[in-house]
This record gives sequence, structure tokens and C-alpha cells, in this order.
Amino acid sequence: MDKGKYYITTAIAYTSKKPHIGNSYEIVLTDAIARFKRMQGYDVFFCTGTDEHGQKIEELAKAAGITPKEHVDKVAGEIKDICDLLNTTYDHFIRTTDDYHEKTVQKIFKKLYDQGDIYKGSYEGHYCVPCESFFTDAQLVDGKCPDCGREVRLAKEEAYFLKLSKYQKQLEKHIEEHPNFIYPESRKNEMLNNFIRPGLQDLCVSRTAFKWGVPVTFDDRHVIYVWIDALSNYITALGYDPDGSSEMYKKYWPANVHIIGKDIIRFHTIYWPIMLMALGEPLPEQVYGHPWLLFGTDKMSKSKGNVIYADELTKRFGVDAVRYYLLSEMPHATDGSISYETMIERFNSDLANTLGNLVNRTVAMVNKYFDGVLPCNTCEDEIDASFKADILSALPAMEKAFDDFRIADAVEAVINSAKRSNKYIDETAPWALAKDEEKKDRLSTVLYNLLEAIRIIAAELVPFMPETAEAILSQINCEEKSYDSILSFGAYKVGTKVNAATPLFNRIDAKAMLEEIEAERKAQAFDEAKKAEIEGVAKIGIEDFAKVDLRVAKIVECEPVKKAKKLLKLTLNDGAGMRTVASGIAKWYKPEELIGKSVILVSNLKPAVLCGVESQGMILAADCGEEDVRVIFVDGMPEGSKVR
RNA sequence: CGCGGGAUAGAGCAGUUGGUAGCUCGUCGGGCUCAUAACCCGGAGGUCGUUGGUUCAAGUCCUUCUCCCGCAACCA
Repeated sequence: MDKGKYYITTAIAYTSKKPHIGNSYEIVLTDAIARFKRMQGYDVFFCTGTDEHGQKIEELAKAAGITPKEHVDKVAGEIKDICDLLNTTYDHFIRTTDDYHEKTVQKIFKKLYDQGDIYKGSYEGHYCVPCESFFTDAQLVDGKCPDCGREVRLAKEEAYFLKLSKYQKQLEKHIEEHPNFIYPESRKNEMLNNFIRPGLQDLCVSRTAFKWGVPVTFDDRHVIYVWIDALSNYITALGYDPDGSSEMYKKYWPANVHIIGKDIIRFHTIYWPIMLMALGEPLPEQVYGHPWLLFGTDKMSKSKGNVIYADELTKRFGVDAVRYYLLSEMPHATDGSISYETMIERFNSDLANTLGNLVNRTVAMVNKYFDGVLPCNTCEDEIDASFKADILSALPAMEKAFDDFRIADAVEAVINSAKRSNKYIDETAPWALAKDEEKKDRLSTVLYNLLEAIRIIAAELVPFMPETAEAILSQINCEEKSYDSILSFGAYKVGTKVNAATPLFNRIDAKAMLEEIEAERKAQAFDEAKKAEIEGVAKIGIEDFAKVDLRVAKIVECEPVKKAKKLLKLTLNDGAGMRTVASGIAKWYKPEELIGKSVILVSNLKPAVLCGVESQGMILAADCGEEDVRVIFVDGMPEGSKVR
């Protein structure tokens, strides 16, 4: 049964803020694969963790008035809690602030420097002083800062670089010779065509702009930038050491697969392999870039107010139902979506009706007809063979599906077994057999086959819904769920007394739950948004307010801005003359309905260029998020009237 | 022409190298009564976005156009 080692990892999560359910998908996906591999007999090592350094974290901590370490301790705790809440069986949780990791990262950096793969150079680019950011030629808008529109200047910053170019050919060859290295395949072509073949530029691997990072040992003005720090976690977690690695490392490296989001494929299939080549270590066998989970058709984001967290969902549906949803609803290559409607639908139809009801009706019949103890399993019928064959075909189907990362197909294979079992009940009509004393043996055999099918289903559910699997086994009073025991019928012991039938999943009243969610959401979203905003705003004196010159102005002309989705170009009469203002209200107002209206204008705002339109001020509107934005109209007031 | 993804039944999706269009939900009809208004069977419903082409054969390959969605840019 020992099939060898299997090292699997998730990407490490960035500790900037609490992850939403889309972020949590990855850990559940990886957990399902890890559990399945264990079931198959592999010696699995499953690693996850957090990426905790960087400028953004330094800034967030500063804004919150705490140290970066305090900040990451808090968020890393939340992330770990979610992993535990979702019942994931990681073997190791690494934090990039862990002592052993930082030490090894420093050694790696030094080694690469000593052997000439990292060299000191300078980073040259257009620098925007107020934004403290570098931009390339391509990023500039009309030669100005894309963030603030101000002038930029050429600047140089000293930095360390990793020689990607040196390993380009070797990497290209590796990718071509290992067609499964990048998965799905479409990503492989994307990487080769867009990034590798056009030529790799050396990668900047240090920063001086912030301090919250692993210091470069031989040059303390620099900290090691995210690439070497974060990507190394996959080997430091195992005990890699340039001076001599641990037994554990020798056993588990290279990774069988890195499970990552599709947005970071480039880092894992270009930078990471080159780092490993430079270190002289073998490359991971495969990198799977999984799709994203969207809310409806939108990306989840706080500003859109559509963020769903794992704890909210588990509170409402239970851990296993959430796992089930994520694993069964996510396609393997295109983005998936979540909504409460589909969540409830899947819950009711798959979990309550198909699976839960199957277990419930079967166990109920065993209790009803035999007081919970089946006397025999020997009275076979022709019809049984096809039933058994169908049930046993699920496992090979699952194995095939897991190999291709088609986890939803693997889940479906098990649910199909439950459907097939419901059909078998219909075919054999146990309630009819029960009416005839002479058919007791046949009845017992039918119910035995059902209990066996249910046991096999439960064993196959372990990777997806571990608690449910246990609950099912407990109802049929059987602990046997080994891989070998589900290759054929017969492991369930005749004479076992089943327990009472208890529903596994109670059907959800969709209408009631949706109304409840809607009500809670409204109250909560509004409160939170308001609270955060109002609390976050510092008090100002009347003299500050007086600096803002507000005037009534009349909209004379209005047209959409080409190439911009949100902008309308307004021509206003402010009493003294005409001026142009760009306003991001295209989603809520049509140009013709604004013409002739009077609005409040911030008249002394510095002009800025937006999508090629020079905006000389802004107009006031009330904003409660994406849902509703209303411009403040003051029709009838003469143009130029002061507002205060 | 900024980059990329997509358009298949009322909804959500699958369709691997071209070979009789499928699945889930919903809907309509029937069956059953062990079970959680459940379960089982059947029906209706698709010119596979549009144009032209390659082929014995196109949802699948090439081409024209339209529309949607990400990213980039844009809420002054």
C-alpha cells in the first residue's frame, strides 16, 4: 500500500487582511487532494502558511498604530483559524516571520550572491515623489504619474538583482520537456509566449524603501523582497539549508504539486524554478494554477460589499456543506461563482435530497424491517450485479479526476453513486419485499447491498466532507473506510446493529433564508461602511473647511468620455465662466438628464487629467457604495452662489 | 484596432484529438409510499451569438461582425 511520498503545498496567504471565502478555496482544494492521496496510501506532507513581510503590511500597521509584528500575528491567527474551521489537515503551517525561515532565506540570498547569481545594480525608472513609486515607460499616462497625474522624474535606486536571463534557456527547455509542469496547459503557452521567449529581465530582489522584511546580511540597508522570501517557504518548511538539509527535506522535496491561484502562476513557473536551478535543487513536478471564486459574476471586494467569509457560511450551512460547495461548484479551468441561491440549491438537492435522504431511508428500513440487524446477504438477484458495478466504478473515476485536478468531477462521481443507490431502491422496492415473509432473505440482501454502497460512498466522501463521512459511518455502525475495503462489496459485517436514522442535512427553506440574509446584510453593510468611514476621518477646524470653495454651478453640456466606463464630461457655468469637470457618475446618470441641472461644485480643486479630459473641479454627490450614488441638485439657485 | 476570457434548453454549465448535442436545477406528466414535500421514470424545451469558408462530416478548425465579462486606464 505504500505508494511513496507526496508533498503538496498551497501558496502562502498574504497577511494584509482577513481572507474571504474565495481566498479560502485554495486551502480546501488542497486539503481534498491531500486527503485523497493519503487514502490512496501516499505518505503525504501538506504545507500551508502566511507571507508576512512587505511595505503594505508596514503601512497598515502604522495606520493602525501597532507594530508590523502585532499586525501579522493577528491576521496570521485569523488565517490559521479559518484553515482549522474548514477542517483542513495541513501538516505544517509556516510563517515567513518564523525564525528558521528568516535565517534560511538569508543564507539562500548570500549563497546566490556569492556564486554570482545575485548582483548589485540599480533600479532605474520614473519616480513619483508624492506617491513614492517607480513606474516604467509603459505605465505612465501622458508622461505623468498614473496614480496622481503629477510630473515624474528619472530616478535610480540601488538594488540587488537575480540573473534570470542566465537560466532562461534551461527553463524553456524544462517547460517544453515536462508538458505537465504548468497546468492547465493554456497557462503554459501564456508563460512561454508572453514572458519567457520574449526574454527575461533580471529580477529585482531587494528593497530599501521599507524595513519590514528579512535583512540582507551583508548590506543592512536592504531587505529581501517578496520573491526569495515568500517562494522559499516551500523548502524552508521542510528544513532546507544551503549548508546541509534535513532528512525531512531529502525525503519530501521536490514537491509533487504547488497549488496556487492563477494570478501568481508567473512567479511559480518562472522565478521559482530559476531560484531552484540556481540553488542546484530539483524543480517541483507540477504547478496547478486554479481559477477564482467570484460572487455572482463579480470579483469579491470590500468596496463592492459582496464579500463572503468562511465563518459566515459555516455558521449558516455547516463546514462540510461549505467544503462541498467549493469543491463541487468550482470548474477546473474557468472561474467559479458563489451566491446564496446556488449554495442553498446545491445543499437541498445534492446533500439533503440525494445523499442525506438515501442514508436516512436505508437506515430507517433496516430498523423498521429487521430491528436494525440484517440476518443475511446471500440472496442475490441479477439486478444486483449492475448496481455493484456502478458503485465500484466511482473510485477509478475519482482517481482519474484527481489526476487532472477535476475535483468537481470527483465529487460528482460520488454523488452519482448516491443517485444510483436511490434508483436501486426503486428497482428492488424493499417495502414490497417486506410484505412477503418468504422474501425476507432477499430483502435483507437488498438492504445489505445498500448499506455497503453507503459505506463505500462515506469512505469516498472523506476527502470532501470528512465530518459527514464519519456521521454516515456512525449511523451504519461501521468504521471500515480503508482504500482496500472499497474496491469490492463485502466488508460490512452481517449482524451489525445499525443506529437510529438521523437526518444528515435538514432541508433549507430558501425563501426564508434569503430574506434573512438580505435583512442582515443591509443592516450590517451600511453600519460597517459608515462606522469605518466616520471613525477613520480626523476632525478638522472650520479654517480647514473654509479652504474648500463650494459654488453652485449649472450643467450646460454633458457627454460621456470615450474609453472610460465611469466618466461623464460636464461643462459647467460657475457664474464666472465655463469650466470642464469629469465625474465618475456614468453608471447612475445619463448625459441628457443632467443638462440644465444645478449642482454644487468644488471650484478651487487643482485640475487633473482623467482619460484625456482635463477636470477643473468636482461636483458633490452622496455615495453609499456601488448600489446608489446621487448627485446633489440645487436647482433654482443662481450660478456662483457660495455653499457652506 | 491596449491585453485576455466568453456566447450551447427558462437558469447554471459539460462537450478531450471534427463523427447521432448532453448534465444539474426549474417546468409538465406519470410511478412509488421506505424516506427529509423526498425518491424513481418519462415529456416538452436548443437554427450550439452572427457571416462566409475548409470537409464526406463542424458546437468543435479558419474567417467577418455583434454583444458580454475580467485586466489595464478611469471614481478629482
